[in-house]
Amino acid sequence: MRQTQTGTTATGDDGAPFRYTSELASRIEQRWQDHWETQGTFNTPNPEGELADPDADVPSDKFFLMDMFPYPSGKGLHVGHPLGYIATDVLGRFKRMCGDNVLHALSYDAFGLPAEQYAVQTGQHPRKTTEENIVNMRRQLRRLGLAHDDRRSFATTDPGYIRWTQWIFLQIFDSWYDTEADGGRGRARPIDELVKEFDSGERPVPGGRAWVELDESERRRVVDEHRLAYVSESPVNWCPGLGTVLSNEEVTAEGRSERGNFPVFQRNLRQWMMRITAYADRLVDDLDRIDWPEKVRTMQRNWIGRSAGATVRFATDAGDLDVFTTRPDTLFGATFMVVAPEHPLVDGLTAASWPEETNDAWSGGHPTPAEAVAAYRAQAAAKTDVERQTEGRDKTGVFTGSFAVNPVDGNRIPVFVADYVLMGYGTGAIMAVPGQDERDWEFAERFELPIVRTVRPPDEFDGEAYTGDGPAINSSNDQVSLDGLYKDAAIAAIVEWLEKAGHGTGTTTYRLRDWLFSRQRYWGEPFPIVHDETGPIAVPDDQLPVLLPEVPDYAPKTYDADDADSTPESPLARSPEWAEVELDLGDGPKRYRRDTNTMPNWAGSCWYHLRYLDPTNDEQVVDPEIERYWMGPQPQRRGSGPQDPGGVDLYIGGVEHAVLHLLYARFWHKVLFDLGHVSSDEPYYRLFNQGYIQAYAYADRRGQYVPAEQVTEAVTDGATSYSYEGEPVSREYGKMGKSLKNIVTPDDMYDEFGADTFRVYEMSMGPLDQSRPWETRAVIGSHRFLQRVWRNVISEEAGATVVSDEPAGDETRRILHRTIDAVRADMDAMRFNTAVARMIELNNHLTKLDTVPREAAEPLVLMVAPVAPHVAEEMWSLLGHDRSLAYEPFPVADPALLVDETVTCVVQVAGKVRDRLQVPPSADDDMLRELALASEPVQRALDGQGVRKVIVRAPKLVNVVPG
RNA sequence: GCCCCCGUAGCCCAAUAGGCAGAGGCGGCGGACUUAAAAUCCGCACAGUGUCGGUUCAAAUCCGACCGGGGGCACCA
Repeated sequence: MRQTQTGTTATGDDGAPFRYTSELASRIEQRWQDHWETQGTFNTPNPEGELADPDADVPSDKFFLMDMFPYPSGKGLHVGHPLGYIATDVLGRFKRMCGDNVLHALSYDAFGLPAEQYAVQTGQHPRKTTEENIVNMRRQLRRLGLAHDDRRSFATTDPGYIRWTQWIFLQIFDSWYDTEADGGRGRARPIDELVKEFDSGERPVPGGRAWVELDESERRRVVDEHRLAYVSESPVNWCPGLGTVLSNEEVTAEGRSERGNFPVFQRNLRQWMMRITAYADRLVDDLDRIDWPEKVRTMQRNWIGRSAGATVRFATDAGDLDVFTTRPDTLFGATFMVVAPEHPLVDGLTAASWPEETNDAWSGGHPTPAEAVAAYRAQAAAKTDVERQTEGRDKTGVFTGSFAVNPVDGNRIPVFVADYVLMGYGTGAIMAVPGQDERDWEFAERFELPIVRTVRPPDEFDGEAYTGDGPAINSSNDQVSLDGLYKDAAIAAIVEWLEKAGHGTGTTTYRLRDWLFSRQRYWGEPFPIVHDETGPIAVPDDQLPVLLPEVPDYAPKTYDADDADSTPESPLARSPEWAEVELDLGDGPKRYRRDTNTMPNWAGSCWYHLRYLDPTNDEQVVDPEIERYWMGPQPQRRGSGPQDPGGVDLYIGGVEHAVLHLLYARFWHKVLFDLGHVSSDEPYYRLFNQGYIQAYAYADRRGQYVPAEQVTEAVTDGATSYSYEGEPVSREYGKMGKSLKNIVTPDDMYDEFGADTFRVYEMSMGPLDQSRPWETRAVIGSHRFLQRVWRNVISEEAGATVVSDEPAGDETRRILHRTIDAVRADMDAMRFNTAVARMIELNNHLTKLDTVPREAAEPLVLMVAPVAPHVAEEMWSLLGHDRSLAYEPFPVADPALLVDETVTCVVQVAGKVRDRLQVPPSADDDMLRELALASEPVQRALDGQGVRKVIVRAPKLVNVVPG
């Protein structure tokens, strides 16, 4: 045994050689970790294929459990990181003991900016640093004792994985979205089928010409426009500080990059896009079929931003002006129109001179509309989107000098230019209905425009614009009357009229835009695409994966963060011998140019759930039989009904990926579902967001952070103060980080207490979905608990079991079974904090006994096992069992022992407790009423007052109401 | 500005379905053990549930307003 020098749990030389100290814990833990690994204890059988168990069928009950996988960051882990991994491990171990076939593994999201940036900092190849980081992270996590099937662990950077990421990309590239399929819901179909439909004439060729008349490159251009992955020249988010373009989801509301917080500019560039907008409806609708936190579903709904309404056409002298509105029922209240400063029709609308009606507010004091509009546009252009939003909401704008005709009543209404209308949403033009829209009301007041109410507000309404529902008023013409109709009926009526009269159509718009998929970075999956003079061509399947070239400099070309006019440059283009290839794609060897973009790091995380299922398959992305077993719909088991979309049984991770990873992954999965590669049409059936472990940090007078673990706390007159080396410091609450000098690592915890203690502590800190502060000094409580369990079962002197084989006493037995009952329910509901509390309670009871009966010790050990698996295995083994307890059935409570012989009945007078009675559980109302009224303390409390009423809730409560 | 979540002992947190405010842990205090300390063990104290009002026989729990903390959305037509 090693000698210890320091540590709060050091063992003295004087006896107790088998006390559960951090040293003993470490030895037990590492031994069991080796045992599990060599025995393959947590290897999970597949129903077939390479990972099937040839000697046994798979259990029909299965549980597929996933963590959001980590970036192998070079910074290492702090104690906050493993929280979710411990929780999933505890649940997985519990489910396994309940008989489920549990699939649980952990892989690494190893491409992407963090890995690359770390590599750039250290001046080494990203592959090298990434691999080193993975090794280190695996070591730190192995020491936690996670029950993972290591055969199923991979990194997104593995060539065997890249091969399938690229294959899925090509599936998307080789697909189009048939909006008419499946009764109008739409479905992705292979692009070949589109070509056949063009060829046969079944589907008209865009442009009106026949398919046979098109030459090869014309045909390719037509087809390319239908692909779900396509190249387009369009305004994109260019981030010079990162040297790459970004997707909308990676840009914050402030117009900066989510990673690195660099400025982002709109530039027209040729980039790869994914047609996620084709799936907008299904991505919204299917949120109702999955078990996700409402918060995340709301965030996705907001992001997709579906709104139903109508497009209405207004005639102007400059041509038709289309607007989108969600309230076509208020069309009779449209008293003016507004177009965005960037709207293409602005020039045409700008009149030669001011019409008679113009006042100073409308003209802004300019002599002509042209000058007024030019000045306003210049002013608007000088402002960034952020400034437009942050500079208050005072409505500004200017009259164009033109009028439009309201199609419902023929009224001439003025057209304004104003920046409160955004070019990027709807059509960039609105009909303004001040009576029913707050923004329009403000504008109307400012510019002295008429306001007509077309929805009758309630009598008590005293506000300005009324946006609620109510009967329509002032809304009729010769052909249609909405008057008296409420919103939904009025919308239906007016849309019908608009469509019949040719003035508009019912329309749905979305905020969601197509996903910008290419990046100009080195450390990502190359596109399996080559280009010729016409466009992109897929690299043949047998040539996958396309691996990264070695380049002289893999760092991205970055620019001054504010250099909006710079242009992205792909590091892969620096390797001409890689980028230029000769291939025979069917028409003889030809020279092609490889695509030099890389995929965003989201690509790898879009499908990793599938790789866990069938990690060694190099024939198929996943064996359909295996996918159906683990992820297929299972309405009976979940009780979720015929709408069950299938998917991972439980997926735990932070809420920060609510609209990035989780939206992208759903999209990819749906494409694979449409193409028939998977049987589930959602990837993650149940999602759970764990909270964060945060920490206090302390700063001295100069604002410098001081080492948090050396800060002392003093309470004087009820006020708490903190000091470091005698000097007062101030406390802040937030993240754990090196610069804040408040990092605590799992390794610190392993050394000081052992992994089991660390696990117990993290699980007992509070509910899993809540964020909470780390407190190292409180960890000792969890250590004491395990130490007491150990002492109840094992002799600290002899290291052998001390349990007795005598039957347990009645009280012990009742407490045991109540505990089992509660712990099972808590585990099932992931209330690990209360589960641990119940086990502590039971253990504290056992401590008071002269000897601990085996009848209680063994269930306790089994219940502790999911949370503290190593020490539980050790005790189980010392109790005389020669097999791991990993598959031992979780204890089941005997219902007979859950019923108490007597219960305490509380007797209240006017709601205040006055007496407690011991009664049989079967006591009825009459009996309890009599007992209560006969109670001496009750009579004293009544003090001669009469009894108005007696409320009895048998058998636990009687409330006597005096009066 | 709008929407969502959360406020319970000094601290982290419990409290089935409205029914005794306390399960568990940290810290504190007292004691045992020790030459002493640490560790360990035994015991004890501490809040009336952010504030105000309402519903109810009864409210931490339901309703309303406000205060404080966290998060999301933000001129989306």
